[in-house]
Amino acid sequence: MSQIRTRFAPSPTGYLHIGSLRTALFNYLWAKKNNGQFLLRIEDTDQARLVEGAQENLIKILQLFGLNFDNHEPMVQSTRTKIYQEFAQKLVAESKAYYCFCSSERLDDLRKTQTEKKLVPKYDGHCRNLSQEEVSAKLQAGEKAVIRFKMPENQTVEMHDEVYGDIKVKTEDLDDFVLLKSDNFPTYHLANIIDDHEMEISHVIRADEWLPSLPKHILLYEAFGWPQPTFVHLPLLLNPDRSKLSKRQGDVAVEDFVKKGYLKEAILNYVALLGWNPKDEREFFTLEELVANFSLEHINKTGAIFDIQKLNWFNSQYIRKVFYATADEVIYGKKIEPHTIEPGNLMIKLKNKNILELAQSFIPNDISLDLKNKIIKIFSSRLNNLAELAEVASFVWELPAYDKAMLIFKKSDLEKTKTGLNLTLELLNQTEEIAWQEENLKQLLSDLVAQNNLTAGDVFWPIRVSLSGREQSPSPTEILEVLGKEESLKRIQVAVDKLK
RNA sequence: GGCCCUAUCGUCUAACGGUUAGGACGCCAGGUUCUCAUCCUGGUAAUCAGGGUUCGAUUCCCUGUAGGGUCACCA
Repeated sequence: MSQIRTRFAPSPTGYLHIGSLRTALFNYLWAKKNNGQFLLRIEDTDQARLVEGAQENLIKILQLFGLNFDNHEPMVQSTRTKIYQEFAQKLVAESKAYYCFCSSERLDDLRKTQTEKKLVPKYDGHCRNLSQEEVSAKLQAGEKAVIRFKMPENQTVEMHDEVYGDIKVKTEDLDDFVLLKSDNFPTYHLANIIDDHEMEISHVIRADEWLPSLPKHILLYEAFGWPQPTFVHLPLLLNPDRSKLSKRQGDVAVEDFVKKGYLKEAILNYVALLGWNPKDEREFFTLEELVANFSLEHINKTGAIFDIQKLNWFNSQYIRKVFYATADEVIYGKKIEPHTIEPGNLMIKLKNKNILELAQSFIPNDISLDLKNKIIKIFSSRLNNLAELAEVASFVWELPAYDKAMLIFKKSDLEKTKTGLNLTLELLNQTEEIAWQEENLKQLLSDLVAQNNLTAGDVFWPIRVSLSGREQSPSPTEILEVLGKEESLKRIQVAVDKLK
């Protein structure tokens, strides 16, 4: 059997769409699953829509996600215009295509009148039967021309797709589509077929939106006399209203998710499960595990809504399990084996440092690295994404104003609260810096509660509020450790003064 | 509008014609607890409709309905 070769063929529009990431992923998975090759091709044949730096950006992101392509340099279509021109002319020579001199104004008018008459907009074949002499004369005169495919008449195109099965379309429903534009650049259809053939692509894995142009591609393969690759069309990613996933209804650029602190492992994991399933109930996968488990048979036909809530859940799972262990390792030097995510018993081999650095970047710069790490640790079970750190942990570097009434726990009263806070202040004052650790502080305060006939709510609650200015936060003892002795005592003193 | 595709809880999905239609997210409730989150337990909720085929349809076929994609010298 010949080698499996897939390709990811984006057009460089400036950012990578989350749906494109999934397409790239599936191509990568199928290639790697079969010890084949995953190739990158840049489809930049639209001169009007060139975006500076888009190609570099694209490659950077693919590499970030570990979707490394096997060609040293991506194939770039704009460097191959000559080849496309020659192939287009070959089809003209064989009467399978023809020159068309219609102006875009004429074409626009045509479309307009057709639409008004409720007809299907379609090229009317105006230039289809021009004589050789007429064509040469116009060409000589320097008239602008495109090359159109000469659609065969009364034929049925039979196609096969790995996920959608057999599909038939009549050629009368198809148009004499353009192969070569008047700027001598190829259209998608032409370049795509030629490149896939020359790159020896075995499986064309692409989004569902291409299904309507599949018959054109089949016809082109037949016109050139080339063998067809296997086609695999992927169900679309959808907005919540079931339309094609678009910018208007939220983030779609992979960069945006990365910037917000969605871990690439979580993004990849979530996106892999959109339109594909492992057939069993596992849901945590590393890239390697996806490669091992991937299969075309388990690709669905139905579009899948991109559900940010589920992405949040995946991301928070990764953050919790990974960071808790990571922070422990970094702060306390604990030796931790490759981190295990419990649901699924998955071994996650993450570059801990990179993720830590990413998390640190969401905390103000003037905070020490050590403090940043401690903050990350205590908030790691409370985040949907790392960017939330900036807001949810802000009380650490800036105590918000709060009303003194908040200091009193709902089951407590003013007297008990005052007693609790004063005792706490006294106790903590006597506590050595060296004993200023969460476990120890917790023990000390618990003893204090027991010895003074108070409840936990009388003591722990007011400490929380005085330290954070909030009713919801990590446990008071965790905050104590994070803030350190000096700052903690200062804040508790403020609370005591408020209650006087 | 033409063509094409699709149809299981709100969402992602499982169920090679026979299951009390399973899991996950979300949501709700309870437990743990000084709060929130985590964690544990439980609950909620689905086969688009109508015809066939069959002893038996979520599953196969047809029709309808609904949704989507696509109809450029963009990809």
